[in-house]
Amino acid sequence: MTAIEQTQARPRGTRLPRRARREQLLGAAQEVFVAQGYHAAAMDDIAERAGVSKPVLYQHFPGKLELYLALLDQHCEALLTSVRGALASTTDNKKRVEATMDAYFAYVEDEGGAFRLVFESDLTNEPAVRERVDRVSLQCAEAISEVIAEDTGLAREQSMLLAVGLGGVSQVVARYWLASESQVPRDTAVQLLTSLAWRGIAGFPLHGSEGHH
Amino acid sequence: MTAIEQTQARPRGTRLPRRARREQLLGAAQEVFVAQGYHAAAMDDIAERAGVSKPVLYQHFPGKLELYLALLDQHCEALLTSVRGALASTTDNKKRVEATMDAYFAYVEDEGGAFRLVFESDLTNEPAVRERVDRVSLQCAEAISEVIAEDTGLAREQSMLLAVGLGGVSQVVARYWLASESQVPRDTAVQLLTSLAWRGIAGFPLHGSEGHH
DNA sequence: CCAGCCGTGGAGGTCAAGATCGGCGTGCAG
DNA sequence: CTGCACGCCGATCTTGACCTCCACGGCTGG
Repeated sequence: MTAIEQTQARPRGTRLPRRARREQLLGAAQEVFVAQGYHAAAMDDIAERAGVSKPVLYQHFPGKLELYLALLDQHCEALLTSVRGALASTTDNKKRVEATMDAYFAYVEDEGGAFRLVFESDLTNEPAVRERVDRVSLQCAEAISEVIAEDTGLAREQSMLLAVGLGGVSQVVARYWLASESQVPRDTAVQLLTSLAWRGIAGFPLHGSEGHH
Repeated sequence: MTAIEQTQARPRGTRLPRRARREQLLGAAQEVFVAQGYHAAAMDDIAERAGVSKPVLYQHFPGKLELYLALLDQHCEALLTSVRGALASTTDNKKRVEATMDAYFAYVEDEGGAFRLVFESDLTNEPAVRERVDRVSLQCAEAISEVIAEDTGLAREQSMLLAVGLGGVSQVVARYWLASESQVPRDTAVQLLTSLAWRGIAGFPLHGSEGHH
């Protein structure tokens, strides 16, 4: 027996309770999916990363897609609760904007870069994935939209457009900020965007529904 | 559903000049890539869509990736020139915002839904694709950023953050607007977003640190 | 009119990756 | 001690998609 397998991440041969094994597999799958994307990620890679062989993977998940969907659901849920929590954290609308922006930044900065599964998935052709990604975007936008509609009195469709815009700003800029390894600290970036968004959104209520001009 | 195809009606066996054949192949490939995504699209599908057989496809393009990259380059270029054109179309900064927003909406509404190749690619793991998508986003943001920096006197990093945000809003909302089959007409949506963005961005010059020459 | 040539077409090779079957070792009850 | 149960591993199968090889048919020159 030569020492070919000295770089193995986890020792092979440890027996784990099923629940713990499942969690470990989810963790390994997340690392591989985040690093490689869905298509480039091989089940062999995930199994190797977890320190088990492929059959055990298939004993815990029916297939690659279900494994991916489990992770996707988990992180969609996380984003949604985070955004809803930010909106519910105060009644001051400016603080709400700030808290929501910060929620996106925190989400993007979170452990393992799991946001890539939601925002940069390469499986959007799969209807199940598309449905989940669209749904979480819509639910976030609806949560924001409710506050906007309440505050500005705009019609539902128009407040949804603005809400989608605010969510889009947060998501896109947070990803850019993370990717650019910017020297701008997170708080500063959030403050800057909050200024932008709040000035933009606060102009609406006083002008009423005639913002058409 | 047979009203869409312009290229399939061509009977098999017609001989075309090389340049024309290449254009036709690009058109067929775009339709298939847009409809199915990169991975789900098969070279057989593209060849069949064009009414030729696979070898001719490979006589015009070395492989699937190069075919995709040719389309991607084409539409990245289109977006960039469109955005630059919008920014150069006037010196009134509010009109610039409006024109840029409208450029994104027009791009998204454009023939064949080619924007999906740029904004919803499922091949972002491929470095060549990633590089192109990132580059066009950065170049658009830089173009916008220059105007912002000139107008507000903000530092480069901060104006880039705002520029990325404005580009992000345009892109995300335009896609949402298209997908939602909204009853809101395009002009109205553009006007609404322009109000939002312009109020937001116009607040900066008077507010920022003005010791900046 | 006819012979050659070149581009087209269908059938096939290769390979990667998802999904699965016969051994093995460990721990426990009796 | 011994037989059993169970979870794990090495090796394998199959599918599907990218990418080329043998026949056919229309154009050119004598």
